[in-house]
Amino acid sequence: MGRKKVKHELISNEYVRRTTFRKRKAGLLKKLSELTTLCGIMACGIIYSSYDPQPDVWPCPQEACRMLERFKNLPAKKQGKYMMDQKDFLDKSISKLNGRLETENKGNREALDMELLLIGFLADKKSCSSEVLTEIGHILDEKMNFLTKRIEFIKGFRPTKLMADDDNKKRVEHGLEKGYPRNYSGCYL
Amino acid sequence: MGRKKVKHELISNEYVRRTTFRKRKAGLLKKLSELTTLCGIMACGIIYSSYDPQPDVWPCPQEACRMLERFKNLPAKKQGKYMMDQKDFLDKSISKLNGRLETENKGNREALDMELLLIGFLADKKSCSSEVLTEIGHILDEKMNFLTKRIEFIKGFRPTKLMADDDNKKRVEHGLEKGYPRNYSGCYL
DNA sequence: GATGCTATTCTTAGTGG
DNA sequence: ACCACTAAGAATAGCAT
Repeated sequence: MGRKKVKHELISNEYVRRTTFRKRKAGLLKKLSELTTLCGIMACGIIYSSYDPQPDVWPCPQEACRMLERFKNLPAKKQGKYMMDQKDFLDKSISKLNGRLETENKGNREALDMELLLIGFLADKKSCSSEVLTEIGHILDEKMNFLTKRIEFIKGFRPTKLMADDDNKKRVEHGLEKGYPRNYSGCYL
Repeated sequence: MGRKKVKHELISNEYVRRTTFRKRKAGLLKKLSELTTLCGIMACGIIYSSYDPQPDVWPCPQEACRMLERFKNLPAKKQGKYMMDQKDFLDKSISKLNGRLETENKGNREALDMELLLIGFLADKKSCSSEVLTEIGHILDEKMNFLTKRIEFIKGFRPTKLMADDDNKKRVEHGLEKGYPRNYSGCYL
């Protein structure tokens, strides 16, 4: 939309690219604002750039976090439909840059998955049915089961001498490696 | 952009609102795609709606999650500029929690982030009815009391003398205290 | 409900200060 | 490197199907 049509590719000229970024970012955020207001829906956006050390987060970090975590709690298969589009986005350099971050935080993120699932349900207006409450109960039951095992494990853990060799074996036996990181304490709530 | 100018407010007619949502959502995602490609930057967007149980996540869940995590890892101070448009209730809670975020270690920050999420939810009056909240609260209370007591019991049961050197080292090795405060009772709710 | 069609408004590429 | 401007190009509101 301008004097000339632009190709859908990286703008080579650096200055033009920067200028375009500022203009279009503003336009995008405006569109986001309009969409949410006009249609009464929730949405968020995060825009990173090398021009600004801070990303633009709309509407605010808290809301963005809530929305993203809520999405993460959907069953994996229901997320499948989104994984096909935008292959070009999986740019190599970007993946590399994020690789380290990914590794660093994987453990803690997984640790929070169950809790976040609960939060997600709580935050979902449509989820406040008896059906969902039952499901929340199940989640908590799972947490309890895990914790119980964990507690038993800690009990057996106390004799420190015995741990060196059979450590991994025990961990597996008690389910510590099944979907939970090492430092998962079992309960944040 | 259309036959008529539209006000920046909720569209009253339900059908029109739904139609507008579909159209504008498509436009927004296109703009997002263009912005990232043209300017060589990273961005993500999540759009929730009551029309679709699944949100639209662009470009894909993995990238969106990476970006959110990356943002969350920024120092709390650098996130400050986005927190202005919050309500009074949120302001107090969040600033309070952010104060703790700055001083506590990383593992604790994860737990506090959950508090942020929870408070955000609790502040959202639209989320659930009071009846539902009460019911959920009862469930949580019951389960968590049990767990907390159980955990405290185990803690007290542990012979502290033996832990001074070797055991403590082992504990760290096996992640039992990694990232979590010593007096962490397992329940921030 | 979705899809196609334009008239109309909106966005922004290019330009000059 | 940032405005202001403006015309070319895009998005879309209201209808028709």
